[in-house]
Amino acid sequence: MGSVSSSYWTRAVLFPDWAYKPAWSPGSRQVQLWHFLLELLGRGEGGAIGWAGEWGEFVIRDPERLARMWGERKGKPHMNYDKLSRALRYYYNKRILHKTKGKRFTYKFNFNKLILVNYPTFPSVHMPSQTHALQGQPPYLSVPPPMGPSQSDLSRLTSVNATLHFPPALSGWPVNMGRSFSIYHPTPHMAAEEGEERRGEGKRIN
DNA sequence: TTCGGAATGG
DNA sequence: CCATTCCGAA
Repeated sequence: MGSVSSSYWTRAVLFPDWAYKPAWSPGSRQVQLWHFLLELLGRGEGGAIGWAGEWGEFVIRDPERLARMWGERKGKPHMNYDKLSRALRYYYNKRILHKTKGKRFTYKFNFNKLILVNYPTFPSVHMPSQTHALQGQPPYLSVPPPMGPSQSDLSRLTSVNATLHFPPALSGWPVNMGRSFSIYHPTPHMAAEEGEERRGEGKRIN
């Protein structure tokens, strides 16, 4: 895993390996639902799902179609919105998502908790082109610049990441490359939302 | 429609 | 852990 050094410099510099759970490599972990949603949203898929009003808000325009797409990805032919939405609801506790009440099929990502870092920066190519800047400009956080000389303190890194930094214009989302974007989600207990401070646990059955 | 418990599986 | 499946309740 320490083979490529010059590529993915941001990654190499700022984060330790463990922070990059291979999201969906062939033999690795499966795609998570929110990966999938972000993927569709990112490429402005438009039909089944799209960004809504607020930052991180999205609306599912065609629930059953979205469910079919999701089912196809996961090899679950009997997927439907009822089940998909249950998975979405589990995200409430994990604080990845919450519901925008009053608006049908509308949810909102908690980007406080969900921090996306790094997409494949190619060593050879110099930023192909900034062809299209999508409106509804989304949720990508780029990796901040500064790297102290001596740092093995990971918790510090986390807070550095938490500093939002909006990339001027990124060419797009890492979706086309498939298998190589990374997603990192720490669990800091900073930035309490209004009206909700729930620990991820609190329930343990068995 | 939306919510969340419960059982189950990979 | 992360859904999937099923389902009763609000």
